[in-house]
Amino acid sequence: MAAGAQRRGDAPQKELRQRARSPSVEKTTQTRRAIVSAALAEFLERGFACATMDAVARRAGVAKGTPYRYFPTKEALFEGVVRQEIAGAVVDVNAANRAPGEKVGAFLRRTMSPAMQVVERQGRAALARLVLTEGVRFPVLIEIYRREMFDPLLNQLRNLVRSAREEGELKSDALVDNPELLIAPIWYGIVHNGLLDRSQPLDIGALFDANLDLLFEE
Amino acid sequence: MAAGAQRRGDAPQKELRQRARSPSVEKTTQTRRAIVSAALAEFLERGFACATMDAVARRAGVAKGTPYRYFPTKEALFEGVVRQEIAGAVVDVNAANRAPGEKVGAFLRRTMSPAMQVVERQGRAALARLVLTEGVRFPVLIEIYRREMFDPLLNQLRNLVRSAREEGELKSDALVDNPELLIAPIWYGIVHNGLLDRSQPLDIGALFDANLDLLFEE
Amino acid sequence: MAAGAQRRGDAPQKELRQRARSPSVEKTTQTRRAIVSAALAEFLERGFACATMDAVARRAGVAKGTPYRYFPTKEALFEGVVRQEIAGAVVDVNAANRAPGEKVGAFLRRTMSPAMQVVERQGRAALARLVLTEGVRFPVLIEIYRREMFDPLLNQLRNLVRSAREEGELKSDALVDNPELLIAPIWYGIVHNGLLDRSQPLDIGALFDANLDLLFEE
Amino acid sequence: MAAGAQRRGDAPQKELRQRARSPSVEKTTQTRRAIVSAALAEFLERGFACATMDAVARRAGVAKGTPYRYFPTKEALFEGVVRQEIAGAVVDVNAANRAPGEKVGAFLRRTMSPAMQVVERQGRAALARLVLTEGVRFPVLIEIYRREMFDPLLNQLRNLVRSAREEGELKSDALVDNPELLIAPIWYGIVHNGLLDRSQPLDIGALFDANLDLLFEE
DNA sequence: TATGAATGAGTATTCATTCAT
DNA sequence: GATGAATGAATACTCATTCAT
Repeated sequence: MAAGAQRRGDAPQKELRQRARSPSVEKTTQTRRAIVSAALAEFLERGFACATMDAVARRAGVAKGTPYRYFPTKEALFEGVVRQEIAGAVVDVNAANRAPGEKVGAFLRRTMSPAMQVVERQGRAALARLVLTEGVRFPVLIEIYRREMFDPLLNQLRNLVRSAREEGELKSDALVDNPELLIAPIWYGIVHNGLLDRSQPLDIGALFDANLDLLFEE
Repeated sequence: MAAGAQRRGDAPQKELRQRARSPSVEKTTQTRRAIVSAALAEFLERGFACATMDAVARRAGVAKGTPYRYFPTKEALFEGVVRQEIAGAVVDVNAANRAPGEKVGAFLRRTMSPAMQVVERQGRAALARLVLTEGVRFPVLIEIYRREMFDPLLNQLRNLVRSAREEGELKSDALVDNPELLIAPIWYGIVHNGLLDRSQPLDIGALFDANLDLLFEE
Repeated sequence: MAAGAQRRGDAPQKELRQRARSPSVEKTTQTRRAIVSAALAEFLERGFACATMDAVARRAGVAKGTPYRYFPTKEALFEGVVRQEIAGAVVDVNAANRAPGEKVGAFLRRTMSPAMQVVERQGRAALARLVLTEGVRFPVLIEIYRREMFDPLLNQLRNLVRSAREEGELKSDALVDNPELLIAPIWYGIVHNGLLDRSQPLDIGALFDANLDLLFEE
Repeated sequence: MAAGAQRRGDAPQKELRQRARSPSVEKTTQTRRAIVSAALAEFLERGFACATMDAVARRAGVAKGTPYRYFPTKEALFEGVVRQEIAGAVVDVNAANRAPGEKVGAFLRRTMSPAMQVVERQGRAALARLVLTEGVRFPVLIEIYRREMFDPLLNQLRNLVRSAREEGELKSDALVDNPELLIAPIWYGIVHNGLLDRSQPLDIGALFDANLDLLFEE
């Protein structure tokens, strides 16, 4: 009873979820965050193979063994980190959000263009490059990336393109048959910026818009 | 053509020099070829970091130390191999080859489309993916790739697009300002086929053609 | 008997001392028991080197740090556990217990054989194997084992054998000179059952009896 | 032809078996021997778990990686070493070697006693202790030990004991039913010498003989 | 007293590279 | 030139132990 009273007085919310006497929960969360963030940075800078657990730990400001408390292996750490990043980077252009009477081209310009303009700044492009760079050795990443990000987006675009064709916005079936042409410039930009020419990055948003202009006639 | 002449000029000289010293120049050349070819395969299959010199040697049918007689380090081997492959994979759409009166769209369909249709079969796509995958860790590869392949092609396309615009084949300046839109689908195809969906490869040639149709109106 | 009296004397004192400070002496004793028992099980299953403190704690249902409140190091835990087990596994064939006129062979059959028949079931054989397996690395165990168990028993047997020889029960001095021959079958059984053939365990009691029959003629 | 002549002049026997130009075969054999011998010593001194590959290499006078050229893992090294030792330590008391008219007891005294007298000196006892100590964690060792050494010997003894009983050398069936009683003193000696009392080793040969005297009456 | 997050020394293993033959 | 045995730096991972709560 005394213990119960104590608990109630101390920190009711936390105590209900967590075991009593457990060392600080916040610290744990902080540590985890530090590790994940350090790991992402290392993986982005050096790639999976060249990133060392030692460097991750050092960068996170923890001891060599600490990351292993959160992820059993280097691969698990990699997968965990990427999985988490992917989950937080989904792009949504659901047709349901189209305003009444809004043309598909206009809708894409309103919803997708802004997202593409910040894709590099938000680290999404870097994430895509990581998946792209390590995907051959880690098919799981591809799987997750496709399931969470890529396939949903492409399907939404496919539907939008079909509507556009039906509504007379498109002159031919080319885009209906190859909806990938809508996102090809984005991938080109991602590849260009991270690999082909890091010194003169392309504005992916602008490239996407220019492509829109060409595909969706006025 | 210039390159071809140079090559033809070089080889005989070397053979004359070598023959004097040893009777096995051909064997040496063969060994080198075997090593380079084995190395390329290993790098493509496993990536630079995971490919082992041991495996390269075994695949080439030579001893562990032999590759070191041709390339001083693993990095040098990698660079040498990729450099050589890139050199042999140049795409040429020189405007000078345009037939009199031939439209730019038609010219591209005649010259570039066929090359794109076999880009996957000839290993060029795989090569591009390798450069793309290892480029961050090996900026030299990027340099070579750009100098030998990428920049020349993009410049040729830039010129062609400008001509097309001048000749009234294009309605806007969008493509003149963003000639990358012409090759974006190719890169998308390369990425798609090797990474996003290996089970359902895209026909890069068809994708390129569809894009041409959309950009160059009839 | 002396030992028993001592034990009875010790416990109450401690309890009186502890009760004054904290209300949970029993809980503490329980915890200690759980740890010791879990540790013994782990050490028996995996050996000292492969047993982990983590597994001991988990098996005992306590936190990772708790065993350290009772034993300062893993070695101390090991030693403590084995010491305690050995103390509780003493075999007694004191010559003073011989019935008047009882032959030595008959006395051993009456007192020692029953103990040998359950040596495997009671975990004594397993304990002996543990001492045997870890003894090289932990000479202390050997020391304790010899002092508490082995030397006393062998001395008692030595005396009994001498009496038997004097009383005409033995035809030669062979057993007087090598009293170890009496216990050799027991050790063989212990080794056989735990190591050489775990699937077909020998009945150590029967083996001991058969040996008795051969050494003590009727 | 020149090469062939050279070979014939150099070391014909070896060259026939080995590939030309291969680095010294003798050195390889030497290295292997050094590693195996160092490994055996380390395993005997510290046990499998506490022996480090580093120490093995250092003791063998080779680099850390060299043992791995001969044994892929520490376990394989251990198994290989023990396997080899076991193979070279077989005891043979084949009944076929009995002289005509020779009694079983005499035969065993003639053939087995001498072997038992040197069992400690030749390292066989140490080997048995190693198998015994690590057998629980490495059942393969037990398997090999039984197949190569133990079972054959016990079977030969079983047959001899049966003959002895038939030929009137034994008064009861006790030994026929428990042939293990013949080797129990040996195992006791092995355990005693290596574990219970390293300072006062027993003469295993003498112990075996004394036991023989008691079991095989004159 | 008990907890369990954090620590970091210690170890097996890999593999690019060297060099005697 | 070619060989392949040997090298040793580098690295993922384990686990006894500590200590703030």
